[in-house]
Amino acid sequence: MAEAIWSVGKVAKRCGINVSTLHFYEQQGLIHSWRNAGNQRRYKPEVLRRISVIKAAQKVGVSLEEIKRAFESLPNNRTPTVEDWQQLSKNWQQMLDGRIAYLQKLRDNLAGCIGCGCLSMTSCPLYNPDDKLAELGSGPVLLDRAEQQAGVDR
Amino acid sequence: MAEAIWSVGKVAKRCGINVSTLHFYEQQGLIHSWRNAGNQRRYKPEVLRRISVIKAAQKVGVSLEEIKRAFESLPNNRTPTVEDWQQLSKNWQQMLDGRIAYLQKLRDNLAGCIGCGCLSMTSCPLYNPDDKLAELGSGPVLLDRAEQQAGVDR
DNA sequence: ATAAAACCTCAACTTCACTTGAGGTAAAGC
DNA sequence: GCTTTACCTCAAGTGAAGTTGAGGTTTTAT
Repeated sequence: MAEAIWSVGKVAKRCGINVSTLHFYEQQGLIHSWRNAGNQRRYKPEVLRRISVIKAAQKVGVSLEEIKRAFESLPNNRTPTVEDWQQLSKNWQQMLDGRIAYLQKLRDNLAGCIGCGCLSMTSCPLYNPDDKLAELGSGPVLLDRAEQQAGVDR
Repeated sequence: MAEAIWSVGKVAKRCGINVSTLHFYEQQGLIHSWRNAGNQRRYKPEVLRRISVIKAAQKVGVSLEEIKRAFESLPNNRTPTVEDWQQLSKNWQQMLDGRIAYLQKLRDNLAGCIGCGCLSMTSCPLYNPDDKLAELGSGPVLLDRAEQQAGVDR
């Protein structure tokens, strides 16, 4: 059966990250721990889910700052419930949909623009930042902003 | 008609970046210029395409180092031809396809995993980095590597 | 009981991708 | 012709996301 209490080393090994990274994440307020009698960190299994989410988010270009804000919707006085994580998941999906749409447009643009060889300064959308590429928004989208843009009901 | 020779300021304004960024990119070997009689930088219109590609690549999490390597397939003794850009574009599309697939799996995973509320340490793919999520590769994919993985013919 | 492994703090260092500033030259506009 | 704007170099600074190291304590294994 899965243990109910974890040490830094165990968490680090399980997640494939350094102990120092766990210290760093804690210092940044992304994860939480309590201390045992000998001042060593102890974690609830919940921390593994948080770290999984952090790593997944980073892969799609979300900053720790934004992840932290997303986590602020989670309760810090009690262990997050299924509903808590579902709400976070829902917000994330909107963001991911946006990112996917961006990449698809970018891919098509490359095919149709670089690939076409037009190299026309006046009509090529790659040359003109206010055209197709620009209207997709500027890169890694804030969770909050993605939410706002989609007009999410709370 | 479009000008054939550009100054730093014009390029910067056109691309929506700082002059200092152009200096930096040049220092990093991402773009090239020649100097006029008064030692000021002059650019071919080609530089706009390079910068567009740099910005697009960064949005999807590609580092300058990787972009530089991708650019190394472009000729530096002559202005890149349509074919040169097409080759680069082809490599990119493979990379983008990979990124898109990653995001789609991540989205579905969030729906089916965080959303489901299973919170099971032993069966949840989010908790187990060697499962579904991990097999997607580790984040921003090298252009070269994306190529290799896809078994691109040269 | 003791040695090895794991943990602690705190400060400093690293890499990436730029930005800022000082001190000076060149080009453009009136 | 002069002044404003644009440009030059070089060095140092910034912020994000950690990593490394020193010096010391706690836990675990034998």
